[in-house]
Amino acid sequence: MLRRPSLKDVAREAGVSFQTVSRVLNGGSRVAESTRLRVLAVAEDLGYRRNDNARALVTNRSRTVGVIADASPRYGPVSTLAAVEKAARDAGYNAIVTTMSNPSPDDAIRAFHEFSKRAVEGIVVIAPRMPIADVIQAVPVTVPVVLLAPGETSHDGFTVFFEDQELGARLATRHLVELGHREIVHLAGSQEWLDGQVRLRGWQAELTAANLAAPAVRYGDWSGDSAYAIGRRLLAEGLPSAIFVASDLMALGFLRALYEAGVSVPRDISVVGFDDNEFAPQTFPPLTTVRQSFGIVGERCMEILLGLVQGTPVDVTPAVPKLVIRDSTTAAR
Amino acid sequence: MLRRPSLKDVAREAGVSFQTVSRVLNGGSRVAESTRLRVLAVAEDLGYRRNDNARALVTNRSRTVGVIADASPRYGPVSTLAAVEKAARDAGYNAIVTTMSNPSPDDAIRAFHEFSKRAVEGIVVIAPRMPIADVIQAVPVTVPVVLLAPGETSHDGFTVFFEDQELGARLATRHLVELGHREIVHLAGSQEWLDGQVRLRGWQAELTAANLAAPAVRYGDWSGDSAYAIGRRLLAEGLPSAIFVASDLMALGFLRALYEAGVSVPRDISVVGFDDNEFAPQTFPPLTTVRQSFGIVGERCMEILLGLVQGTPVDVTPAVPKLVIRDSTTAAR
DNA sequence: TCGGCTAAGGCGAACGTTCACACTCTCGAT
DNA sequence: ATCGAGAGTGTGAACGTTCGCCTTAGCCGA
Repeated sequence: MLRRPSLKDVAREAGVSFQTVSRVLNGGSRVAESTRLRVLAVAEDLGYRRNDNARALVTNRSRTVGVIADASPRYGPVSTLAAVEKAARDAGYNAIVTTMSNPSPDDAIRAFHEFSKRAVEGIVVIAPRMPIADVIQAVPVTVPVVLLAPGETSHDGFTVFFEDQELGARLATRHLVELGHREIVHLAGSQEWLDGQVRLRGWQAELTAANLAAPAVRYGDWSGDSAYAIGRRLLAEGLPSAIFVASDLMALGFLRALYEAGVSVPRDISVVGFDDNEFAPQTFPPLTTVRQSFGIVGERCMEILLGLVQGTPVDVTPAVPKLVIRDSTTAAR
Repeated sequence: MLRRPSLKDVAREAGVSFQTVSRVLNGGSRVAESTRLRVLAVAEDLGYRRNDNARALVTNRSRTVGVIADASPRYGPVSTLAAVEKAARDAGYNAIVTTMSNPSPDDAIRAFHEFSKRAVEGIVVIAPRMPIADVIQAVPVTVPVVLLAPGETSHDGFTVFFEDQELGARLATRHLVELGHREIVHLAGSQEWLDGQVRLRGWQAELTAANLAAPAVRYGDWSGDSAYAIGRRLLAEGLPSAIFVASDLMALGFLRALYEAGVSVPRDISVVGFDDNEFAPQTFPPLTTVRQSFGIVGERCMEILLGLVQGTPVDVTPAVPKLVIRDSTTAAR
């Protein structure tokens, strides 16, 4: 295996010392223009590329961030991941990504250790599930950590940032209230996920604000099948006039139960989802839902992290989701 | 900022040379048990963690792979990414991930350069879109590259591996043929994506094998809306008895057009999708579709890459997708 | 003539590892 | 007693950078 050219190789070829090459390639301070050009030409010619590992060793700055993502293929987390990576790249950082298939403390600790060995300068945790905050607290970590976890609060060890899903849930519920619905059921997501808890809370809060009683919560587990089953049960028990479902996928499963029974949406019942998945406009009828701005979340997340790295003040006010009104909701009869 | 403890710190604390510490932490060959334990205790105590960058520098092995992923949030690529990362991790590698929002040559070259600076030992490119192979060929690259791109062929510079989506398309089509359908339309995905081309090809091939004429292809762009529009057109022109849609999302859009028109599936028309997205079981009726085994693809992809790194022979026969029969297909009248 | 300034570039050390050796014991065998 | 083997441990160099400091040459002014 051929060794890649190093500074010294370039230096030899250009007839200068390797420090001069370093100078040319970095700041370029105090180098004769002719030398500069020659060095650059040689570097280009040899296909020289800096060894970032060596650089990290001596500068003690790896220009690397670690990202821990939930391996669940749910739409939201995945989009966030892509956005975070892009933001990191734009800031001149590389992202080392690792996934947690189930959010076990061990997995998280393993990830932190690995990142530590790579000398990352900061860590982003995309952790929509339960008790990640406690875990992080348990690992002594020496770099800034940004936790993307709805409803958590910042601690000494880490900064929390999130999209205001509680607000999202309130927007969804408010929309139904404003359409005149009085009985608004919530089909909740798994309460092991923070998203699930927060969306439930938002629904409750908005009902309270509207002086409406909260019907019994139906608990699903994010799966379409769980929502389908609940749909069947509700059909048997009698449908409410409106329902706020904690995710689009669950909404779809719920709709399936309705189709089967010949119930018409939104004539017989109004349905609101959450996520604005790619398929939400394609359901029948197209689904009214809540859109999170993952791109913005990713960007701001990196902004916050780099702010922490550089010690500049950061703004962690939550990102704001938006209600997307399509055809699955209508005024109460 | 406090420096992290190094081998030397541990050595000093344990009263041995840093060399001995290194031995303990690596192979552990020929170290007195008492020393071993003492060193381990001290290391644990100090929270020592190896600096992988320094290690990479001297061993010339970074234990790092680079992954280039298409930033499109399509289900398939995303699942593949997660699987690749997990396989890399299991093999003791870290994954540096970067995404390409649009598969421009510049983006790819940038990614290769960045990886080169990080001294990755291998690169995985998850590139379902068009001409990535040419791009890679243009960049002089010194490490093994595995290209996850259906229908490409291996070159000097890189090894191609993929799931046999053409076979998948044939399975889907064959299923319809076996149900007695004679007029099987294909609603194709964007032909700028290799997946789109390959699925189209599989449909054609199977029709030919069955001695059936191929009706005019309808071209969509992966979006549900494009499929919806095509659905409306087909409704106007007269529906075929069966249709093979190039993706589940498009199938959903197509179904929407049918619902609107009051057409019943599968009674009036059989529909097969592709991908087995998470929502496929939740459509109404649940969608017959083709499932790709992303997990296996990811694993084998890493296997191949590491095989190339270590110079052991690799098996690149394509992974095999599976037909998942649900309720959107039935025998021809 | 000399001192001093500046621009250009070289020298050596350091970062935290691993690797190839070399050294020092303690045995048991000769 | 001497030798050799092997277990246990230390030494020095190297990896490719950056950084602080030093050297050299050229120039200007006194």
